Amino acid sequence: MRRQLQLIYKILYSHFGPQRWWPAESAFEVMVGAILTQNTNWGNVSRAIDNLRQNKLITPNKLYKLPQERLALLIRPTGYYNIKAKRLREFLRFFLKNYKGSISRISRERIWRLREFLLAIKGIGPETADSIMLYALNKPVFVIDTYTKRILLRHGFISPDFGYAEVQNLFMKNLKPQAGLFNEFHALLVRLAKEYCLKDNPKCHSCPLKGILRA
DNA sequence: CTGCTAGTCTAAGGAATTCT
DNA sequence: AGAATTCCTTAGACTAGCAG
Repeated sequence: MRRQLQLIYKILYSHFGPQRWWPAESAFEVMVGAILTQNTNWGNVSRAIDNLRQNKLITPNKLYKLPQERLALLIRPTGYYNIKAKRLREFLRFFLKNYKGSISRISRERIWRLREFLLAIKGIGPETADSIMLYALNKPVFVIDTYTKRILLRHGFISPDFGYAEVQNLFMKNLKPQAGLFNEFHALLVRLAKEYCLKDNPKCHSCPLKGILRA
């Protein structure tokens, strides 16, 4: 298993090269993006982030001061904007109250403790929590998403009933806990899913992972 | 019959709430 | 406890209808 995961990483990296995630100007912006990107493609999130940037609103305090309805309007391109405005505010409240909106303060929190806290916020589930930890705070936590599950399923590494934690364990028990590696690995899996491991008509014939199945 | 445009449909993508 | 439903926009694919 360990060797196979390493092999997959190696193949993907040499095929696609480094992905340079996550495109943001600050760690805080990544956090905001992680919530906005729920059930939404990045293009839409990008528009919303632009709206916030243009209004110079990407700081915890400014965003939290904004009335929910105005916030909703600004993040409209991401879809589900009313719900996301609420979720964003829930997170902001937590971040301001416990860490004064400071990245360096929240970074000092121990990993699994912080994860528990994040999961307790209404509107933050496992994927969003892990994205925040890995991509904003550089914590070695492997992010699982539908793309990752789809690839692993098709290659026989998991069955459909595997839950989030089980899939995550597969990676975390078998890889060195390095944020840089987890970051790149997940980004590469997303890239593969978007170009080859499509939902409907997967391009298995030309897929870089063709023939890689669990031994 | 070809080429355009306007309209309709579908895919993509997490978490919470509300059934059964 | 597990399954279904809710929340929404955008891009791209497809279709219908019409003008040339």
